[in-house]
Amino acid sequence: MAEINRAVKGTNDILPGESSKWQLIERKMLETAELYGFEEIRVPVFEHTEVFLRSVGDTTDVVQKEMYTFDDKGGRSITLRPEFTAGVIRSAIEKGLINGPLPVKTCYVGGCYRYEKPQAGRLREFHQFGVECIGAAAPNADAEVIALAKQVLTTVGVEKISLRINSIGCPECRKDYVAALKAYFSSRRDDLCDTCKDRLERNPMRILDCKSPVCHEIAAHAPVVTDYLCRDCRDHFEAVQRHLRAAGIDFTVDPQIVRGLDYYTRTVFEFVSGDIGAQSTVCGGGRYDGLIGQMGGKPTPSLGFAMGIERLMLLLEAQKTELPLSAGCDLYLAPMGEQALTKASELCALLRAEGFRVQTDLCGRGLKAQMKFADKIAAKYTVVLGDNELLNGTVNLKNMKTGEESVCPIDELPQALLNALQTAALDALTDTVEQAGF
RNA sequence: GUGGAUGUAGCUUAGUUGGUUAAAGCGCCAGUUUGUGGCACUGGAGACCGUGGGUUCGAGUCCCAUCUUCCACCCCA
Repeated sequence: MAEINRAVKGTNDILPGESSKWQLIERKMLETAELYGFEEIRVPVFEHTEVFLRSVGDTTDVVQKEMYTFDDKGGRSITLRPEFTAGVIRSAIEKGLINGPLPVKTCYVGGCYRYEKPQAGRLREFHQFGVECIGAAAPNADAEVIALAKQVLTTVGVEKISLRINSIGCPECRKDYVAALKAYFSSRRDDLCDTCKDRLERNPMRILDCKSPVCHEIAAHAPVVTDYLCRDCRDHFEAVQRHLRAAGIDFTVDPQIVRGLDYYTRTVFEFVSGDIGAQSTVCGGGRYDGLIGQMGGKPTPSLGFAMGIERLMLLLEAQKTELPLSAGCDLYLAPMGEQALTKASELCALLRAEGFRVQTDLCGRGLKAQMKFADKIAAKYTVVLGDNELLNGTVNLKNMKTGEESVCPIDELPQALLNALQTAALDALTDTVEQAGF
């Protein structure tokens, strides 16, 4: 197929039939975040490349080989955001949010861009929902952010998901741990895979994450981070767990979790599902106490998480969670003839101004075809508008589910439609109540 | 970036050892006497068989390349 009508590799269209699902889910996410006091922030899709180098870390895979970077016409090096935290923090520093009342609680939804090889649950343009809690050092902040992630997942309809947490310590205690790790892995250096030999020098903690069976086996017996935490970090981690239990949140401590972005400190966590293939992490996050200082702001302990919306959709699909398919239509107006068509325009304008979802014929179809169409778009009611109706000044309001029709004067159509919709909604409600066996 | 699989109408697929105008179901459009959908019946539109080369008298069918999608590695949401 010609390039002109082919989407770019790794990108996806969200079509009219499915966009309502996205709207619903995004709305629920934002509403849930609101319960915890998080307010939406909207940051640019692109930033100066430096923003990501300094935050995500220039040794990470994300910046080393996955960024969409280009020079703009002014010679600036620009990068499409591979994640949100960097941009949100840049904004918080630049706009002085970190100088205002803390914590700043903010959340976001939008597209991210990474040049990766596409796979199930991994796209080049993908969407994230996430939150940042800026300027909160206390351990109950960690628990609150995790609780929010969990609540978002459940309100959106996720049934089976597990939470794993870990602490990777502060720069101080991590020094000791990394030294111990290096010593351990060096002793088994020859058995490690090639990439892990590399990692041994640059970032030995990542070896813990390696999926190769041999490395995995070696890592299983490696020194455990949590044994190397300093007093403060250990107290913090224990307090986080205490608060999670108090909030009734199940979790397992997994010392193997290491996040791939450099800015994390202390608490890291992920929500993982076994039902969506290899890309199983639906939500990941943690604390980044050093990041704001690193980016030139006043040192401000903070944390957050990000959720992959496509992966969430995959999960809901795997669970067969039902979501609304389309916007819906309250009334379909079927005009016959020129005069009726004009009258239909008048009525549509009137009804839509009242807030009804109204559609009419735009294709010049015959009556039968119009009724078929009304059925296809699942219109709740239809009204035929022909010479008779124009003459009498009355129409038949037809309930498409029951087939019942009721006469009403054209002038009273808005009121009649409102009544009909209300009784229909009430009937539907009693039906479900009866089915539920009450 | 590495490995494996895939690619025929909008969708799901059939297409025998390469042989004349590439099938079907669903969907779409239009009809089946008077102005009414869901069922049934009839008809119609719609595919340069992913793309580009090659082998051959002849290729959807064989070979090569390339792209896409999918699966795993890797990485991460």
